[in-house]
Amino acid sequence: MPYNFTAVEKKWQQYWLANKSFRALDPAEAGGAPKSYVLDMFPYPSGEGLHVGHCEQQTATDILCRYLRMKGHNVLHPIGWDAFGLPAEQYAIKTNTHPRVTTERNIANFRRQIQSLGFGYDWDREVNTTDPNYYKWTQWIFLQLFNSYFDPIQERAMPIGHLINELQNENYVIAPDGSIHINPVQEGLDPITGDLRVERIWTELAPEEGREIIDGQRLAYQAEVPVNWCPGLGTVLSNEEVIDGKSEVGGFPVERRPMRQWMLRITAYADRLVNDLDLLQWPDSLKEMQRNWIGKSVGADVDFEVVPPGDDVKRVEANRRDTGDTTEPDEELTITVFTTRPDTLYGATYMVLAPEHPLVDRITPTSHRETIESYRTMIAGKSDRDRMAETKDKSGVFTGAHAINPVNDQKLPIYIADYVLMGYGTGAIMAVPAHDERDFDFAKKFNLPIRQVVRPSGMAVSAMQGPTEEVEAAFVGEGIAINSDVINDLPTAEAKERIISILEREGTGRRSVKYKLRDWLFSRQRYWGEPFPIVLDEAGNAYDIPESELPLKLPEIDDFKPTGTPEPPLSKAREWLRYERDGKVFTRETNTMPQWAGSCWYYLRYIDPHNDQRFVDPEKEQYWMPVDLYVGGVEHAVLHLLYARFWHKVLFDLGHVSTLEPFMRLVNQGLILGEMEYHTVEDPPRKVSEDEVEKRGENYVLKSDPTVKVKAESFKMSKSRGNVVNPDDIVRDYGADTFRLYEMYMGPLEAQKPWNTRDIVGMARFLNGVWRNLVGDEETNKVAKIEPIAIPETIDRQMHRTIKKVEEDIAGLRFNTAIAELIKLNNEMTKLAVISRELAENFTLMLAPFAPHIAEELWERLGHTKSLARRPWPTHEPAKLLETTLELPVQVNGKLRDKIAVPADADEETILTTAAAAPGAKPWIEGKTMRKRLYVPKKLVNFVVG
RNA sequence: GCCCCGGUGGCGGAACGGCAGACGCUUCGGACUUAAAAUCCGAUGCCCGCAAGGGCGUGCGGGUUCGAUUCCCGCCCGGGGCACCA
Repeated sequence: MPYNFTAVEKKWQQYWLANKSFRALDPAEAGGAPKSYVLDMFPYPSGEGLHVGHCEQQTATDILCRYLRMKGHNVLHPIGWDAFGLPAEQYAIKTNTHPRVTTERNIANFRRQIQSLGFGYDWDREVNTTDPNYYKWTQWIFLQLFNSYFDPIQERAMPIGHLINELQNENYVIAPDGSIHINPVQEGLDPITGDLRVERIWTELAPEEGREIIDGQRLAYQAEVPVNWCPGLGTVLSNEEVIDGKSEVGGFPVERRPMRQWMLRITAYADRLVNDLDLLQWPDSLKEMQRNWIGKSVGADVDFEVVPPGDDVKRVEANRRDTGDTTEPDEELTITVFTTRPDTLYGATYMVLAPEHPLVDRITPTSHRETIESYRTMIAGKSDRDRMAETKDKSGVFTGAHAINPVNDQKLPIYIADYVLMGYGTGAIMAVPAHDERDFDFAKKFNLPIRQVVRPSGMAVSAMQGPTEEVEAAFVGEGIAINSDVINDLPTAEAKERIISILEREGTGRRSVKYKLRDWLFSRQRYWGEPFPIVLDEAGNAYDIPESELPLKLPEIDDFKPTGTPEPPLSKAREWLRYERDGKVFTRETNTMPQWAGSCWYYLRYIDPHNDQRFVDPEKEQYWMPVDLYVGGVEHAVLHLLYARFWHKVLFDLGHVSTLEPFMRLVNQGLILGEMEYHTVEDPPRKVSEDEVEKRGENYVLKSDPTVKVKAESFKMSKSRGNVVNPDDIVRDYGADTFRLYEMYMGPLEAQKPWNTRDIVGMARFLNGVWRNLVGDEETNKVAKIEPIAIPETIDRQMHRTIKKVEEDIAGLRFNTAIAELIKLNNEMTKLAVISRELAENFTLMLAPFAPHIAEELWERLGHTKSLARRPWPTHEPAKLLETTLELPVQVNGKLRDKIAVPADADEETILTTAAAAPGAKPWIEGKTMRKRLYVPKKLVNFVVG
């Protein structure tokens, strides 16, 4: 080893820390320097320590940041800890250690590891989500949510006080479902047609009613919702944390039960969250995942009147009493369905309600009650998984009731079936078997009529089967409306518009948009999370605590064990629970916030981490935001990235931040898999080493017995598989610089790639070679000759090409090809007896972002006293890139036959003549007819002969 | 089932209309060494040939083009996401 990487790396790590080499400047000190905010998804400091995936992400951003600093940017590159969460709490329960203790210990280990890799973070800006000075502001943001509502007229969040004002002034009225609308009178509408009758005015409400209305509008609200309750863990779990009805951690049974929970009204932002994706430079696949998750569908709500029982089977008195039906027997009932294809309304041949639909009891005549009930019981016993597994085999039962199609007065039978979900749309559908696969399957099974109303454009009318004849399959595409009266002959898009306007005029339907996105369940029954800054009165009504009481610290308790009931651990903190205000006694909220809370806004705290007056100073926020590049794993594609965008938009609406979106450009680094594993495909499979395997044709086989096939696979790194690579080992054996180079050299940042320890040595050889070229080799007493001479022309050209290429590659995050270019230049330098000082310095500067320790050491040995961290990046001179001679390939009929060297300024005819005479090309041309002579400037020559 | 992404030597990968395989690893040969490691130099897609040279090659089949790994159409395989969302 020509150089001692351990000593060199330690020396410069200490230097950087002592000199705060990577401090980001506040706007006032920054002068005219452009700003760059480069962000890593901050790690959860687990007990396992840093893994190679963290290192890949952080090396990539570190290289970019070091480069940007050399380009004169004021760079913000911070790090922190997402430290609340279940693992620390589980560990605390098991070992009876306070989670704070393990968290602190893990953070110290992570910090040590990160510093041992030489990442240039601004350590003065470190944040920790479990620090009360941090979660004070998480709680503060929660209060902003609690004290705001989404104004449907302005389509943005506003302080709840604004709503109260507008209601008091009767500008807004309340619909029976609790939603807020502009007062039709204020709009200049006729109060009769404006339907003021069914809306309520603030002044008519009792105070208690008014409070309920207001609470029902808050962005943070309480609701009784069915949750995944896990008694074994003593907490609710998200859907993602439940597998086959058991908890992912521990495998405890999970039950669904309704519980009072805190919810955040993310659904109010669904439309903006979809639309604003267009502003972002994110991977398309990731945007697509967010779009799918939000699941926006545009269509119409259509009202179908249930046929009065007098015309059908009487709903008898006993039936109505048992089911709690308070309507008069002849009162009209309406089923509202949602459809994205209102143009197929004429093709509806039956209707389906979700089994849980509240109208089911009210429409079902006594004669059918028993079958309906037994079907519902059967459904209730099935898990969600079973329900999903039977996609093709539809089940359902007839309710005995009918409804009237508003467009043609047809009487449609009403079914209940589990393929219709209560949780989406209105929980009811009109079924159009001719144009929906699910309806088609159901209609086939229950022998229901199929009526075609859309003709594929391009298909002749005569080619269509008759409306009620046997149809092979549903046609779900767009086409031309047929058998549809008023919309006949219209293409699908126009037919939709036309039918919606007719429905709206008749009052039997309206344009409607639905989303799959549900409100965010925001509370957990855990100890190790942010306490809510909320107190509850005896009735369970929530009140915020004053800002002056923040942070509301977690109480000290020594028993973190689940209570075995939905009562969270904080309920054991007797003293802490009691809260008194104005002589009234309240109880503190004992749920805590989920782990996502702290990570929803940490990028803002980095900007101003020590501010105790505000969560971020507005001037600094405007300077640094938005984040220019955000790098992290794809596992956060929907949850963290959706939640953070939502919080950011609320903060934007309330005037606390200046940008619509937090993260302009985002890159997902690919997963690093474990080393390739080989096993035979015989029974039973046997693990073999790489050396025993060779490739024969398509397959890998055993060298010793080529009849035995071998399979090569790489797996995700995991403790159980024993293929985890510990960065500490690699740093100890090869050094941080080599490790960084290796991780970047493996392949494109975004690609998934397998780890291969064998390959690391290539990067170690590269750095040793650099050292030998620029310093020498103590073992062989070789001293490098660096002298202030001019750079020889060929290597000068290559140097300028390298400067250009490395610069472009870093900006495009193509670190693997940038490193290849540096290796090439170093290989050339190896051949030189004397190296020009200018070349040595430029090379060192270019190497610095990738291998900063060795670069700093070389820089110092080249006679510099100050760190190169802010030294200007070398510039390439375009004039130096120009070749004096061109080497051109000569093709005949597209096949390479020879190469020629011509002066760069030679004219086309000279080049073509020279090429035709080239010894490799000539025999292929002679005696043939020249059909075409092609010269692609500076690229190649191609002769077409025949 | 639907939607994305990918398939290039023994391996990781490069080129993304213009010399396929940059660069690294591996393997082989050579130098240094008593020897080994380390290091350095050379070779390393496959086939035919002593060689010069020639042929074949970017998952498969077609197409566009003077020219296709690259663009278009149809398949096959692998990875990821969604999954009765009306």
